[in-house]
Amino acid sequence: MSDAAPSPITPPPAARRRVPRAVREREMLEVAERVFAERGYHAASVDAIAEGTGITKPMVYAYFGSKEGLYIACMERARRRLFEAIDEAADANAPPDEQLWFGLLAFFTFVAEQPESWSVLFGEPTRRDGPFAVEAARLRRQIARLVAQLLGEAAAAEGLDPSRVGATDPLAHALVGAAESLADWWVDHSNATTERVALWLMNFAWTGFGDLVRGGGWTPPPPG
Amino acid sequence: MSDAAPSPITPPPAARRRVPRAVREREMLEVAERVFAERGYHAASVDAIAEGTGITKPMVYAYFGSKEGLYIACMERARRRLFEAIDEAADANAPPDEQLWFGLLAFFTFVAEQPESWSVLFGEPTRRDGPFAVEAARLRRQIARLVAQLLGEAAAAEGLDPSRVGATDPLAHALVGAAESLADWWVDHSNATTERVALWLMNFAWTGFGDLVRGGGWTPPPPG
Amino acid sequence: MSDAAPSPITPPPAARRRVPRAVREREMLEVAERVFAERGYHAASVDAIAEGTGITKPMVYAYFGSKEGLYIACMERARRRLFEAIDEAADANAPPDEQLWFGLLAFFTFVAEQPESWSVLFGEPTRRDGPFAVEAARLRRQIARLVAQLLGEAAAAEGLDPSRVGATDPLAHALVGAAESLADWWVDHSNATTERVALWLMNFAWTGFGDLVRGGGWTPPPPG
Amino acid sequence: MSDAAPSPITPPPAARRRVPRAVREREMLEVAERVFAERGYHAASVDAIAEGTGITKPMVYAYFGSKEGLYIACMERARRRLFEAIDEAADANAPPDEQLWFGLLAFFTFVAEQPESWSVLFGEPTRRDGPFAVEAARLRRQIARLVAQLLGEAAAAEGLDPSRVGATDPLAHALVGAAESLADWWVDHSNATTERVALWLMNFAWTGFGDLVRGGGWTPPPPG
DNA sequence: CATGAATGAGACTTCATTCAT
DNA sequence: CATGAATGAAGTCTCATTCAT
Repeated sequence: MSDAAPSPITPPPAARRRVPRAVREREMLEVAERVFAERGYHAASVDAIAEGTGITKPMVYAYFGSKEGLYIACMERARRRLFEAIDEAADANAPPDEQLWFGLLAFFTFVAEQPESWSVLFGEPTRRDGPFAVEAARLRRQIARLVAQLLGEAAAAEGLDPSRVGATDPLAHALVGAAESLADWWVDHSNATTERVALWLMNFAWTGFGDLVRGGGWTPPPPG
Repeated sequence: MSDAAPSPITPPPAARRRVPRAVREREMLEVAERVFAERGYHAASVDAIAEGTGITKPMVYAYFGSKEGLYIACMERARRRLFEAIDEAADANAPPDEQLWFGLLAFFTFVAEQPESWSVLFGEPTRRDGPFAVEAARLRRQIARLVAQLLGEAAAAEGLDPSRVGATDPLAHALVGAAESLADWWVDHSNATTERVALWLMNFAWTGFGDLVRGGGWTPPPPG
Repeated sequence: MSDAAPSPITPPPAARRRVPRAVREREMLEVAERVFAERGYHAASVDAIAEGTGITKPMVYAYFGSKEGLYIACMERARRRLFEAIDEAADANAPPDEQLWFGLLAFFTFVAEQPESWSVLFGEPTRRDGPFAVEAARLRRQIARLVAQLLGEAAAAEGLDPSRVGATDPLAHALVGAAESLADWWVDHSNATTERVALWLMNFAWTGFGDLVRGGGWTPPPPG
Repeated sequence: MSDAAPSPITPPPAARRRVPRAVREREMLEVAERVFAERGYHAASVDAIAEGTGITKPMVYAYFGSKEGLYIACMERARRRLFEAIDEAADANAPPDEQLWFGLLAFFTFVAEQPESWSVLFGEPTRRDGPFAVEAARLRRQIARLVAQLLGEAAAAEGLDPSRVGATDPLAHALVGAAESLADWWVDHSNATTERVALWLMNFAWTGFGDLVRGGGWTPPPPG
C-alpha cells in the first residue's frame, strides 16, 4: 500500500499525570479517531495512538482492551455524534419530505464538519465481517428505521395503507448507500456546497430519475 | 480482528508441475479472488493464495510482482467480468428506463453469481486511498458514465435539453452507491429474488419516494 | 515487478545466436564483471547477469557452476589483465627504482582504465574468508613477490646482502595496501592525473616520510 | 559463499528479563560486533545476534532501527575505542617520528587485541558505497588528518615550509592503507610480535625503500 | 496507576539453484 | 543445447499484546 506519508501526531505539550479517567478516555478517542481516519485501521498502530495521547500503550489496553475495542469505541462515539446532529435537525411535526430534507442536510453537514468521525463510521474496516461490520450494520439499520418510519407517515398522509409502500427496509438501505456514496464523491469534488449535495440526493430520493428527466424535481421549503 | 476461522483453501487435486504461464495466471487469479474475498486483503496471506493454487509463494511474485499487484489484477479481471455482464444485457435501442432496468438486473445477477468478484471490486481495501481506491474510482466513473448517458437520452426523449437534467455525475454516483448498499444488504437477506431486489432499486431510482408513497411505481416490461 | 503477460503471438525478436562456447564465456564474464562492480556481490543477482548477456540463468550455471564460480572466474580474468599490464611496463634491466616506478604507473593506469576489473579484484567480497579472499591473497602474494624481488635486487646493487633488507614480505604487503588505498582515495579525487598519483606513492615508498619532510623526494626519470 | 561453519553464539547463562536499556544496548553491541566479524555482514542474521544476546529480534529493531543501524552503531563504538587507544599513546610534545611510532604501536595493539572491532571498522561492508563506506571514509579522514598534521610539524621542525611537503592527504591515505593491509597480513602470520609489525611499517613509512636497501632504517627510541 | 521491556507470530519479499520439457 | 517454470530457505521488519517493576 503506498499511503502518503502520515502526518505526525503530536503529543500533548506536557506530560500531565493523573488525569481523570473520563477525560483521558475522551482524549484517547479523539486521537484514535484521527489516526484511524488518516492511516486506516491496519496502518494505524496502537503505538502511534498512545504516543499521540501522550500515554503508553498498556494504558490503551487498560482502557479499551484491544485495538478492536478501541475502534469500536470510536465508532460508538461517532455514531452518537451523528445522531445528535440528525436529531437536532429533525422536526417530527413537519411533513415527511421536509423531515427527509433536513435529515439529509444534517447528514452532509456532519460529513463535512466531522470527516474523521464519518470515516470511522463507514470506512474500510466496516466493510468486512467482524465486529466492525456488525456495528456499522447496526447504524445503518438505525438510519433505515428512521427512513422507513418517514415513508410510512408519508403514505398515511396520502390516505394510503402504509404497508402498501412496499419493502421500506431495502429502500432505506438504498438511500443510505446513496448518501454514503455521494459523500465519498463529495470528498473529491468539494467545491459543491452542502445544500447543493443534499439537494441532489433529495431530488434523486424523492422524485427519482423519472421526474428529473421530465424536468421536475423537488423544491426545498423557503428558509424560515 | 476476530474473523471467523478461515475456511481452508484446498489445493488442486494433484501437484501438476510446469503448467503454462497463461493457465497458471488464470488459476492464481481465481484462487486469489476467493481468498481475498473470504479473509480480506490484510488477512489474506500470499502464502495461502499460493498454496491454494498448488504453487509456492515466489511464483506469485514472479507473476504479479507484489501482493498489491495481485489484488489489482483481481480487480481488473472482476471489472472485465462485470462489464461483460452488463454489456450483454444492454440494448441501446430500448427506452432508457428499460436500459436501466436490464442494467440493474445484470448488476444484481453479477453480485449474486460472482460474489467474490463483487467483493474484490468494492470491498474493504478499495475504501482507502492508494492504488485500490484509484482502480475502484475508475470503475465507479465508468458506471456513472453509463448512467449519466442514460439520463441524457431520457431527457432528450422527453424533448428536454439534456443539460437541464442537472448534475448527472453525482446522481449517477448516488445510484451506484445505492446499488452497492442494496447488494450488501442482500447478502444478509438472501431470500429475495434477484428480480425483486432489482425492482426495489429501479422503483427508488426511477420514481423516487414521492411516487412510491403515492402508490405509484415503475412496472417492468412484460417478459419476451 | 508484474511482468506483463507474455504475448504468445510474438516470438522473441532476435534469433538465438549459436555462439561458440569460448565467446559466450567471454561475454558473460564481461557482463558479470560490470554487474558485480556496480552492485556488489550480494546485490548482483545471477538473473541480472544472465539477462545482461541475453542468456538464461541455467546457462550461467552450466558455464560456471555457481555464482561463486562466476565471481572467481571474473577475478581470474581481471588478474590476468592486471599482470599483462604490469608485465608490459616492466623492464628487467632497468634499475629497481625505475622498475617500481613503471610498475606503479602501470598499476594506476589499470585502475583508471579498468575500474571494474579493479573492483572485482580487491572489492568487498574479497574482504572476508572464503574462496574470494583466497584468490585475492594469491594475487597480493604474487605482487608482493615482485616487489620483494625488486628490493633484493636493489640491495644487491648497493653491495648489500639482500637478506639484510629485512622482511620483504610484510613490506611488500604494506606497499600493496598503500596502493590499494590510494587507488580508492583516487576514485573520489579524480582530478589528479595518473602520474601524479603514482608519484605520490613512489615518493612515499621509496624515500619515506623522513626524506619528504626534509624536502627530498624521488625524481622520475626523464621521459624517453 | 563457502564460509566455514559458523561458531555458535551462546546466549548469556540465564534468561534475564527486564535489563535496563543502556546495559542491553552495550550487550547487544558486543554480540553484534562478534557476529558481524565472524560471519560478515550479509551472513550475519539479526536473529543470530538477538539470540546471542538472549533477546528476541524485535528488541534489536527497537534499539537500533535496522540491521544497518546496528552495524553503524558497532562501527561507532569501535571507532571510539580505536581513538581512545591512539589518544592514550599520543604525546603531543614528542618529536613527530616518535609520535608516529607510538601511534602505529597503538594501532597494531588495537588490531591484535580487538580484532573484531578492527574487522567491523574496515571489513567487507565498508568496501562498497552506502552508509558504511561513508562512515569508514570518515574514520580514514580522521586518521589521515592526524598523520598530515604530523608531517606538517616534522617539516616545520626542519625549518621547511610545511606546505612544501606536498599533498599530505593522499600520503596519509597511503599510510592508512599500508597499515590496514599489514594488519590483514598479520592475521595470517601471527607469530610476529606487535612491535615487530609496527617497526616494519614505521621503517617503510619513515625511511622508505630507498633507505632500507641502503642498509638504513628507523630506530625506535630506547624504552623509558 | 503507569511504564519500560519484551515477545511470538507472521507479513512481504528475494535469491540461488534445479528440474522437466 | 537452452529454457520456462518452479522451489526452499532465508531475510528484514512490524505489530498487537503482555509481564514485571
